[in-house]
Order: sequence, then C-alpha cells, then structure tokens
Amino acid sequence: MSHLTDIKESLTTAGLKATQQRLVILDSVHQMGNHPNVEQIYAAISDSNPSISKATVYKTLETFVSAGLLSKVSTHEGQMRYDPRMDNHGHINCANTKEIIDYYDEELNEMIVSFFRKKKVSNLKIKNITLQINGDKIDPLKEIQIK
Amino acid sequence: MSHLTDIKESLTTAGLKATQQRLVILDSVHQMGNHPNVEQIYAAISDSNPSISKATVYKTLETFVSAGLLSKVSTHEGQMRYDPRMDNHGHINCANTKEIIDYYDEELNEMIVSFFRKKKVSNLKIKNITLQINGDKIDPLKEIQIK
DNA sequence: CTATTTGCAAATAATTTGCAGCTGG
DNA sequence: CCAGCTGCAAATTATTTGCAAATAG
Repeated sequence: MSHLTDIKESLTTAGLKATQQRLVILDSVHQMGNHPNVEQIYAAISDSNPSISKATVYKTLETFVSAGLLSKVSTHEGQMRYDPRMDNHGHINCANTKEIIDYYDEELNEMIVSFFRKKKVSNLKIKNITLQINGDKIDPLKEIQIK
Repeated sequence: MSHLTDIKESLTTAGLKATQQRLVILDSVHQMGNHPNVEQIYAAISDSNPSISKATVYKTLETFVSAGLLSKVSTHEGQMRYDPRMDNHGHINCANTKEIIDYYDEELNEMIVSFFRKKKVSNLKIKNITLQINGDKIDPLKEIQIK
C-alpha cells in the first residue's frame, strides 16, 4: 500500500472528499517536512500540477487544519507555516535561518503534562501545550543536536 | 518620578532617541497590557496623538523589539502582537476569545530551564524558551485560573 | 445527481518602502 | 548642526472572497 493510499485514507477518514488537489497538497506537506509556508507548498506542487491555484492551496490547508490533519505554526516573522505532525511536540525557532525544527523529548513532555495535571485549571479547555525554543543557529549549515 | 520618566530612561538606556512618538507608543503598550496588535496600539494613541502615522507605529515597534524593549508574540491567527514583559514567561492562547494571557510559574520555569541546562545543545544559541498553552476559554466573560 | 470543491480575478488586510522634511541631543 | 526619526503615499505581500464551472461519491 503506497503512501498515497494512506493519504487518501486519512482524507476520507476525516470526512473530506479525496480530490486530486487535496491528495497532492497533503502529500507535499508530508514530503517536505520543513514546516513550509503557503508559497513553498505552492511552488513545490506547481511544476507537476500547474492548474492548482494558490487560492486552492490556501483553502485546502485551512480545511486540513480544521479537520485535524495538519497543524498551523506561526513564527516570529508572522507568516503561517504548516506541520504534518499532530502530536504534542515543541519547536526550535531559529531566528537567523528561519528554520522551524521539531523537538520532542519524552521525559520533558511527561514533566510538563504531569505538571498541568496537578494544577487546578479553571475556565480553560486546554487543547495542547507546546514549547518554543527561540534562538539562533550558530553554523547555519550544520544540524542542531540536543541530547 | 513618573512612569513616563521611566519610559524615557529605558529609551535612552537602550540607545534610542526619546522622541515624543516613541514615548507615547512604548507607554501605551505598557498601559494596555493585553498583548495588543499594531491596529490596537494605533487606535489607542490616535485620539490624543492624531499626527502619529501608522507607519511610524510599525517602525517604532520593530525598533523596540530589536532594542530589547518589547517582545513579539505571534498567535495561531498569524498577526503580530507586542508584549512589554521581557522575562521568560509563557502564554495562554485562547482560540475562541483571541486573548493572549501571560503565564508564569516559578517551579515550572525552573524545571524547564534545568532540563535544558542538563542537555548538550550544540549549534544553537538559545535566546529564550517559552511555553504556549493553547485552548479555549469556557466562559469568555470569566477569568482563567491556574493554581 | 448534487453538495462540495476548485480556479480565477478582484478585494481586502497587513506590512514595508522611498524619500523629503523635521527634531532631539 | 546633522544623524536619525517621522509622515505620507505608494508599493508589496499575504490572505480572503464571490461566483461560475468542475467533480467526487
């Protein structure tokens, strides 16, 4: 079973019609992985799908967010980016390279989740809690390591 | 010593000319407190300062962020908001009311900071680490309590 | 079939820019 | 004085909308 079949299935499971445009757009966000913005997604698909309009990309991405298939990440630069990971993970925001890098640590996550479980939170329905690590990459060409 | 004198001093300490516009804008962000966006800041000052242009508000706010006098907060709605608090605090993001509420807990902060102190972080200069608590206010008219 | 979805072009919103004139130190 | 700041209007960028045609189920 190809990954496109999986993508198709996730669309129908979410109650969305599996149109060609949606398949292409959702697949590309998964393929890209770098928290792309609308422009980047549009550029990535345009070559092989010149008829998909940018308005469709905008609408479709919002549809996916509402349907719980993607999440929306905003940077300190103010543009919206899209993230295929729906689990409770954090982001490393590099101001200089504009990269957004996923960060997840089991122990840290457990620490934060249990902290809020112990608290009495009233009048707020928490959807998720995420950590934003803001900084600058020292060598833009190398990877960041946290271990 | 009035708070305007303090505002003036923080400008000069930051190496910025204490112009009338800057005094008014920086003061208003401190007075407002609700993580206002550009439009709200502009509206708040326009009555008493009709000659201050919106472009100046934009430029001035960016100047303050660069100078470390304000921080920039982005919501899941993609617009930039400004925050006079420069310490390491988190934000509760209410999707339904669009409010951004400061959250700080000494114990939680210490937990997170010490977690990253123990980690080997390479190729990243961390500026700050913030927590985003995303959710919906249950009763929009009442306060959120976490204790 | 028919309710949704898409593409287009136009509208709106958000932000930036260039530049001449003003002003704080 | 004069480097840096401001105001204006125009430019750019980001996003949304209305509507007729296309299409998945």
